[in-house]
Amino acid sequence: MARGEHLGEFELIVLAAVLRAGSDAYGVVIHREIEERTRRRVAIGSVYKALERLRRKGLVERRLGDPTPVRGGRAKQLFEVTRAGRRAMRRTVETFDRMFEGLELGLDSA
Amino acid sequence: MARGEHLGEFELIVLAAVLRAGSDAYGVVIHREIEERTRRRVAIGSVYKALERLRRKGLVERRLGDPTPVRGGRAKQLFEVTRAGRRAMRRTVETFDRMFEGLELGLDSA
DNA sequence: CATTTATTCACCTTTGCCGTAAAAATCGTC
DNA sequence: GACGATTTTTACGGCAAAGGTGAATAAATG
Repeated sequence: MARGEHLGEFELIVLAAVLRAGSDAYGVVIHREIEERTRRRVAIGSVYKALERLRRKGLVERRLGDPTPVRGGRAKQLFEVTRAGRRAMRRTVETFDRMFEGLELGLDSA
Repeated sequence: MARGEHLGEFELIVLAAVLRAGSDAYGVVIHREIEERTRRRVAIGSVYKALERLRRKGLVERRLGDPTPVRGGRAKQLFEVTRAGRRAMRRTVETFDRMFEGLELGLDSA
């Protein structure tokens, strides 16, 4: 989270992607989820780095999966959003909500 | 915006605060708006730096106000969100919306 | 051992943040 | 009616963390 307590934009996105990916949340899937939903290109290295930051802060947990029986199917690191992670997400979203409360962003121009 | 096109968390907050402050959007008011809405303590220097970044990117515009007839009432820099700024805000919000679409965060019970 | 899938590394730029200095205005007092 | 004290507003310098990329490395299987 930015400085003390707050999630950066990308961290929030990564957390959401982990939730979306559910029981299959490992680097490659998380990365794909982000690229599809945000419609922007993201280096996979950035994803791993954010995950590592989030892990150190206790917002995600990591466990090792088993290798899968396909060529190159090496063992995965599966991620899960912790309770603290959900709380941080909620707080961040609520902050945005308060900032945007009653604001009209446009709807007008494009 | 982070790297190419995207607003960071704080930049988005600052832009929203500028909109909220309307015709009285200068450093001190913007800062107060942010502290009240986000409920966190923010250094005013951070606000000015973010405004300067946003200005260089063409997301806010600055014009000089007149001095006000109060002690220490020096001339203000008034800020306004540009069309490009609104677009950037909208894009960022839409990205969040897509990421969070259908996700249950545990509902807004703080 | 070549290939494929997954993760890590080295390095860089930009954000975010703080504390404090500087600037620009008015006020009090003489 | 000027001068310094005071107040409001803005600018500066520096630092740690976040965000980003491209390429290297690791661990599986065919």
